[in-house]
Amino acid sequence: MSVTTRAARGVRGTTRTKMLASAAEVLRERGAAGVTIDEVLTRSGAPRGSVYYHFPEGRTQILTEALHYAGDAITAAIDDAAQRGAKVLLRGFVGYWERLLTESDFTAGCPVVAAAIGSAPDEPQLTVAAGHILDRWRSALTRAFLADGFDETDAAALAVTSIAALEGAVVLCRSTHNTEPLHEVYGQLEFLIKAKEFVRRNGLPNQ
Amino acid sequence: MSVTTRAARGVRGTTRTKMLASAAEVLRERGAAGVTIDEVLTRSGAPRGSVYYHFPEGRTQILTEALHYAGDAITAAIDDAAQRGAKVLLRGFVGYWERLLTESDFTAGCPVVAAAIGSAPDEPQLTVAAGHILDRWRSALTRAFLADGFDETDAAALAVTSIAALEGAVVLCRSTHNTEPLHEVYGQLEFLIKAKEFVRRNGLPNQ
DNA sequence: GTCTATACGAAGATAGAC
DNA sequence: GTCTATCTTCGTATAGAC
Repeated sequence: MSVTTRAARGVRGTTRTKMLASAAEVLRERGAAGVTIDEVLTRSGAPRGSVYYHFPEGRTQILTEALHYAGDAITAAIDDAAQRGAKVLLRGFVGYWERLLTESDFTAGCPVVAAAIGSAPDEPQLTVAAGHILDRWRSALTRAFLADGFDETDAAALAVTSIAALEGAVVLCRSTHNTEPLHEVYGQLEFLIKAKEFVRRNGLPNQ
Repeated sequence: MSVTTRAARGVRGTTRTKMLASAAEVLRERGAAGVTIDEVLTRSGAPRGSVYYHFPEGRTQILTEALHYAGDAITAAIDDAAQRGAKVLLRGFVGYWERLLTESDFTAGCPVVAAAIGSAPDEPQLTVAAGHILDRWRSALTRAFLADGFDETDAAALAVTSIAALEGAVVLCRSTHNTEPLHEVYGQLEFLIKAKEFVRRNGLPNQ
């Protein structure tokens, strides 16, 4: 059973949770503007009548909570892996995306990116919320690089670059139906980190 | 006048072109699912009656052509810059995104990425078309790295990584209303390229 | 907590006049 | 090439029964 449908078709889970899982799924696949109440109801099998019972603020609320439902799960995994060093964290991140991409047959991507670039002008909170989540990822990764011995500047730069590169790679993977970009990018990140470690220990080599 | 509205509000340009410019604008701001005919008409000032005259296949056709309208312009700029080396190309790419981001007050991003991750299941051509465009960028950049002396493997990896990282950085910039991620990522890419050039010339240094 | 019915508007699409 | 009018579908939201 696939990553993208397991939660939504959940044998267990409250109606509310099933709706959020479905909304997160649509968010990953079609972007923020593509999340409609109808689609969420169809996928979750939830009853029409419960929509405004569980989500009084309607579609906007569903969207916001779905973003956190999906994003916070990733945040938790990142926070957890961060304690075992930046490289472990990055490997876990790559593994997560690879599984999501292949199991969804490349129809699903990052829900946080989708929220960051697809929110309507009347729901700017969504972009802000996505920014907060991305920032938590960045900060966890920065701490991991600091723990690995990098200084503030390098740790921050490596964190931003890693997240940008891997998120970008996920987009490339979707557009080519191929996980290779993800692995190529990961390889280059590994090299970059090694190179910076070398410079940190030995200084810049004479050209 | 801003990058995002100049074309759409164009004093010159045919109705057809103005519609495409507006559609591309909406695509950059809200993603594929956010592109509605109404919004395109409002922004372009085009007459309702001409929609199906210029675009017999309706919304889908507008979307597809808008993607090419915006994407092919970037492709042309890339192809042009590619002849002056990979570094010039990357600098130009960064400059382009920085201008777009600031002049749109971070409401606009990459139209090709938007198309790649936001197409509905009934319009898979859009993802495919986005993939083709990204692939042209990748191949132009690969050629530039080859011309700079890298071997096939390194050139390909650097090209994919550069595009992924910079596209990812644009997303981060939008979510934080700040161009710093773009510059940080560019700095790391420069370092990565220098490091690989060093290894190419001197081999791996003893750790 | 969930159901049905319905109001209301937005959006895609078509027809025929000009 | 453009205009108005209209049809249809879809999507959001509300009301009130169960």
